Amino acid sequence: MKPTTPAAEDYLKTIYAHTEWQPAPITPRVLATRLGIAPSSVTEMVKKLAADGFIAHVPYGPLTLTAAGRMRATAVVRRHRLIETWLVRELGYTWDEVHDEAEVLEHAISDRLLEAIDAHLGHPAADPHGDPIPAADGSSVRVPAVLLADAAPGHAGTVLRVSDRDPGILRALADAGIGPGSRLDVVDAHSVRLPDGELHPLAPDAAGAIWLTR
Amino acid sequence: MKPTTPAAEDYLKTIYAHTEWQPAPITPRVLATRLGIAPSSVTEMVKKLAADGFIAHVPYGPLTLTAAGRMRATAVVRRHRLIETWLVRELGYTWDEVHDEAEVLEHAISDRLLEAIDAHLGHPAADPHGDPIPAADGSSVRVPAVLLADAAPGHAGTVLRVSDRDPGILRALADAGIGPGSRLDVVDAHSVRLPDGELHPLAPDAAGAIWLTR
DNA sequence: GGTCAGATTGAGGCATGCCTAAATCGTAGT
DNA sequence: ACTACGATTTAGGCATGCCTCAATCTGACC
Ligand SMILES: [Mn+2]
Ligand SMILES: [Mn+2]
Ligand SMILES: [Mn+2]
Ligand SMILES: [Mn+2]
Repeated sequence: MKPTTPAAEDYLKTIYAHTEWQPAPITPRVLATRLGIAPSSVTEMVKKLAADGFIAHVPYGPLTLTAAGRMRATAVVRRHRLIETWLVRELGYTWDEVHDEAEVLEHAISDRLLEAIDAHLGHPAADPHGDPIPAADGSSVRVPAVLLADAAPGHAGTVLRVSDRDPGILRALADAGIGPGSRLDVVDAHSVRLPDGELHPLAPDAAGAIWLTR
Repeated sequence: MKPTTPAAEDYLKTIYAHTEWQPAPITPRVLATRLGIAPSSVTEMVKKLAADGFIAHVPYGPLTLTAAGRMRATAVVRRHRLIETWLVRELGYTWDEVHDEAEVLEHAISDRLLEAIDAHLGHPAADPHGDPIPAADGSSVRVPAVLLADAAPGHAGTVLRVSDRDPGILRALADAGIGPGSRLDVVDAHSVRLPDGELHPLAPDAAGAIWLTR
């Protein structure tokens, strides 16, 4: 297929990420907001990406990835998450510090280096935030998950993933010892009970960032 | 100072590299050839770099770095060489495979990641080709060296560095077991004797890529 | 069915960094 | 001193990727 620029890769990745945990397709408006650019810039790039066969788009409609676009997107996501994992496991980064670095490096490393890092890390299945790392063929394991904010009071589960969007939330959770693998009992939408019996209050933002096993 | 783009960093690095082992300043023509671009493109970028205080240039004259330009250049060289060292020591790259990857990553990693890699590697003094890695303050240790092609017959020395410009030469030398630290007796401009007494012929290109202790 | 607010698209611009082709400069050789 | 010839610069263009502002579309509501 056509080669992709760093800018195009960020569009494809963001479109993909939007449907990774929620089903509804993304609109140009939301994509522009996520990328921090003007809606008209999205219109332009969408035209190119549609012409290149990476996205399907009817004017004034939502944006969906084609099979080729999904392949490119998962390739970028794979890079991003392997880089994050590498930074945390090998270089002393914490899980709230890795995102910006990965955002740049995901466009810079070669396939060769990507696979060398993957092998070096022992082919990890998930990144530091619990997000699954797609395989080289684009396949990805999806575990059914509930957002903590949507979980019924009394729900007991294991933290599967924490959204990496807000570093402040990540730091607060790390301080409380909460991360992927932690057991939690949901008391209500803004507090949880930890295995040691301690009641832990959650900011509304945090409850909207934590995904639990069903 | 002014921020620098990847393109500008490559200009500064290439100007710096030209005077690292030879004294004469670089001309626009040579810079264009090294960068693989048209001479007129150099004229334009030179204007910007001079306006930003990174290079000194009188029209129709050669190009020299200012103190600020030298600082930027050594910072990029430091990145490049630390990345090469990391690829070889940690990820199984050979010394002929690292250049292109480093050429891209040198513009992508943060200062934070750079210093983490440096610490992880134990603050190496030289890259896999024997090129000195400048310190974070821009200082660099320069060891007096002679190009093998210029060495007098009978000269005995240790390989200090091998130019990384031609991967073919690097592979051939690696096959012969020659690298930084190897002892060599210069027989003439195109053959050397190894410590085991074996006579080894050298392509003229190779003799122009190997630098020995004086 | 009409209105209108918000979403989307279009038009025109700007910065970066490259190009080719056409001046212009500087100097080495006569 | 002149004259080439190569090196350098200028002029004019192009692609990418963003912007602002204006036009157009869509769907929800009355
Ligand atoms: Mn990115
Ligand atoms: Mn992540
Ligand atoms: Mn480079
Ligand atoms: Mn090197």
